Amino acid sequence: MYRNFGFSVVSSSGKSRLGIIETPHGRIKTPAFIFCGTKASVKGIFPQMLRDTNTQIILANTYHLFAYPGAECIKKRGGLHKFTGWNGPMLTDSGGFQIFSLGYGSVADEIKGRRSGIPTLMRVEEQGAIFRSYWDGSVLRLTPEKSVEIQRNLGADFMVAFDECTPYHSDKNYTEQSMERSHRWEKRSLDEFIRGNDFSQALYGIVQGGVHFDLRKRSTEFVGEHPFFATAIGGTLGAAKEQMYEVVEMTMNGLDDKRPVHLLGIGGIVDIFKGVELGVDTFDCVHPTRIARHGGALIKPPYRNSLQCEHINLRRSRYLEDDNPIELDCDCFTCKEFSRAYLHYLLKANELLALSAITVHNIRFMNKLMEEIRIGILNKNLHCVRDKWC
RNA sequence: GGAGGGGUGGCCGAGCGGUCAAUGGCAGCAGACUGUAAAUCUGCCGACGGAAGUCUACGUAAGUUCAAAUCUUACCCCCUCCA
Repeated sequence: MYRNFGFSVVSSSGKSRLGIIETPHGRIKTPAFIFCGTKASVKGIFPQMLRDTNTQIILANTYHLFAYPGAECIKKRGGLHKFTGWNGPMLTDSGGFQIFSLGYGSVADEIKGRRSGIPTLMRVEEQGAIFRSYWDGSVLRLTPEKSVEIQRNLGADFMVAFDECTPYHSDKNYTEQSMERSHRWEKRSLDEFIRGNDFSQALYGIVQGGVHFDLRKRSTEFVGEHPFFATAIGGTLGAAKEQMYEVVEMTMNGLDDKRPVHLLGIGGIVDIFKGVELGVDTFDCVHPTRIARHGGALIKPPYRNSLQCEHINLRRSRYLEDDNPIELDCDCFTCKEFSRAYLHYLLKANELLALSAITVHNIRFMNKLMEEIRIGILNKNLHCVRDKWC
């Protein structure tokens, strides 16, 4: 069923594991970070720059590309790889997250336990979800079958089953019903996937269940009983970090260890170590690339202003007089060429180069982090790597 | 020389008798950002004070009025047009 795909664990240390995921577009060494190229572009960055920073895999989003320009359009252009010029492994998200995160407010607030925003979700029914397009406000409908069809046309290596991303503020009763419906949707996604399988793609199942351990357990059982290639941990993970770690740990305990595990939407440095220590293989998050465009450069402890904050804000005026690179020991193009003073100036001057330059640093930073994590697992000294980065 | 228009907080620019320490925008300062509606969003932004509040402010000076950034007069400066 997944004859052009594979996953093998090369080495492990505790629950942490060093692995290889095989895809038609190359191998992914895990643990790995997946960068978000939501609208078929990692904002501000050429594919060549992604390769030069040792990026292994990126993702694009069904919801955004469905709304515009449409999956058929991209299929006609030869699929996402050809369309974007990124020839490495790629994943498309199912669109489930957007429908519900946008539906309940501004992006992800509700999922993360914060309230705000204007609803765009119109109706969730057994068949699928009806919502307004972020692009033009038109009414769109997404079903499991439609999501898989779109993702097939987009042509990424990995596609994700269509689910409902249940908000943090939902009560347990709703979370349970939503989870059961997500399971039915995932089953339909799988059926549609199998119906059209040409072995060029593989499907991820998603664990839901919110912050409730018993629901998470049932959801891991559901996903494990169905022939998904890999497992993603989705839904709300709680409002506070401690709760997130608990939910992830509990979920990991119930998962099939033969499959790769992806933790959706998590990308903090400490969070990644936590995930890796619990056996997570891949992560994705907008954080590194988004904060870059807001002037935030990811940074290791020696260069930090405070222990809690994993980045520095280059918009602060103090950096106008700072002739150092973002990090003295970083091997990225930005750190080799540009000072903090220049980057600060570029941000203030509204020059686009600032956004690309900091994004390049953050991408290289994340890739370097994952490289060292892999070495740490191999050498059984992950804690040393952690001490360096956290 | 004549006619007209204008001088407002770091800048641009509203206000045209009280509800004005003065709308906006920019700049400045601080914060947020975790399956991207995000080159976005939020807060602060005359001085002193924790706050209530007090003081100093709308070119300068004098005046009218209970009350003036807003009305009057004089002066200073800037812009446009005509000679």
